[in-house]
Amino acid sequence: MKDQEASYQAQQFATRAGVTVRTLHHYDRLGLLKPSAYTGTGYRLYRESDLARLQQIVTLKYIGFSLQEIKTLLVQNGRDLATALRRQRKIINQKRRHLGMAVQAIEKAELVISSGAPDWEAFKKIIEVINMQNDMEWTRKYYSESATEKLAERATPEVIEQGQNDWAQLIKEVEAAVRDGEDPTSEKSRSLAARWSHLVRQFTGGDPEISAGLKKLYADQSNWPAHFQKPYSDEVEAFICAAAGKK
Amino acid sequence: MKDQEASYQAQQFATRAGVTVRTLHHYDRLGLLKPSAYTGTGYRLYRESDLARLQQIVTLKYIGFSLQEIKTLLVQNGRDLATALRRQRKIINQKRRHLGMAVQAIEKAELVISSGAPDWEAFKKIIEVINMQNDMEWTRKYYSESATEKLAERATPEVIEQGQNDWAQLIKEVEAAVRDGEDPTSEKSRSLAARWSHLVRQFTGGDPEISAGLKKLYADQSNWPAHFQKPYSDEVEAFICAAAGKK
DNA sequence: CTTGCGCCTGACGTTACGTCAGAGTTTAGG
DNA sequence: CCTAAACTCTGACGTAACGTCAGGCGCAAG
Repeated sequence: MKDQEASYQAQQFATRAGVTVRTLHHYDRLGLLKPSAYTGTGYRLYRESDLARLQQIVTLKYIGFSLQEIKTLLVQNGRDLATALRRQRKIINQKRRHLGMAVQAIEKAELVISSGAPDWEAFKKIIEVINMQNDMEWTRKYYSESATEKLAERATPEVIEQGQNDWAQLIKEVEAAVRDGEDPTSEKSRSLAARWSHLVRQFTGGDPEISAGLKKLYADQSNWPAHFQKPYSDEVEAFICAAAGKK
Repeated sequence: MKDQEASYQAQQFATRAGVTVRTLHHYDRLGLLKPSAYTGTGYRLYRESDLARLQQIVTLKYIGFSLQEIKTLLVQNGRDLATALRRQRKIINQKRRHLGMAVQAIEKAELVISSGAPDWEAFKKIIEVINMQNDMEWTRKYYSESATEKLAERATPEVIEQGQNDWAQLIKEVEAAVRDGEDPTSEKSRSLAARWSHLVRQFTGGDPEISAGLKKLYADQSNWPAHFQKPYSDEVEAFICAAAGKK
């Protein structure tokens, strides 16, 4: 007639699972984890089976699921688990990339500050570089969903920086050519144009969806936020168009 | 007599900076960014100087500072910026490691699920592995602050997994020795004990603070949460103590 | 004068609990 | 049997950084 499975009350149970009593209350109210019994006076009583469930919850939380998601996952007993995991992995990787870029930004800032220019002005330059990375965000509205995904997967901090350097270098050369009055039909000009389109292809990765998004993005220049400036002048653009033989 | 600096009202200004009007309201109320003027009817009017400040705010937010932190940073005009940046970098790296472990956990889970065992039970094993990583968290209360930092810096997912494998391997061998009734004073036993202390040193990295924390941790076994089980049996522990010549 | 767009100020919603506040319960000790 | 310590309960408000209404003006064009 006596319970043969031991039962624990709140504090004990919480400690065993590495959470707080308040957390248990919370999960109880959410219907995420109901104790297997209450005493007549309203005390919660938990047992081993509850511990298993709580550990599942903790684990899923660790993976980054919200309590809501966990609830539905547990209800359907892991039927769509694979799908959910894939989705979650992508989200986390996205966040990781973001943090990676943030760290890079901080390191650059630290470099500038330490190297003798500890003033705010020096820091402002970095702001611009960082914002260029940030701009990845708002440009997203021009890309289809799958294009955004593909872009995000390739956009590691290193790749971004490399791309920025390549572009900066090429643009500098083109500007020089423009200043020198270089003929857009010359050999050299065509070489520059070739490199230009090479960089564009490198960005799109040959993906048609990304190309389409990029085209939409550039067609809508009038709506760009002001702080995002086309990294090259109109003259440069005209020169490249001419050299590439486009109207 | 007329303003020569253009001023923008909310929507325009927000778009230029890549934020929403609501965000401007929010910053205004927080005193983080007051518009440089209001019209008689209460409309906010922003100017270029405001844009600069807003961009600073956005940048600092990108780096992960809270609005409160940003406010004080801007007030003291970047005097403690270097310190703040260093702190922030550490915090972010911590988060990155966490996310890295989460991704590893997910990948393992996906592997188990995809490899023919799409049931919940298989998933439970992974829970334990993950929780071992999670336990890094609660053990922290035994370590000094600087020890925690040092540990965190070295605790990449790869290192953790390698360590777990090494320990599992060694413990298996010791268990076999115990079963075979191996003499704790034999050559083989001493070799096992040597490997044991080698792994311990590998964990502490020779750091005295970490050693101290570890000692405290093991001295307090009675207060461990139940789900964290010593990975080896009492017999194994006794055997190793004997082989190492300790009481 | 009305229409439509833009602006304003509250005020509540979100996430996963932390932190009191006020009140009852259980238990060991005197 | 009484009491103090230790534990438990249920609200209810706080947090971070805005999003999202809702209700009410302001302003330029037709």
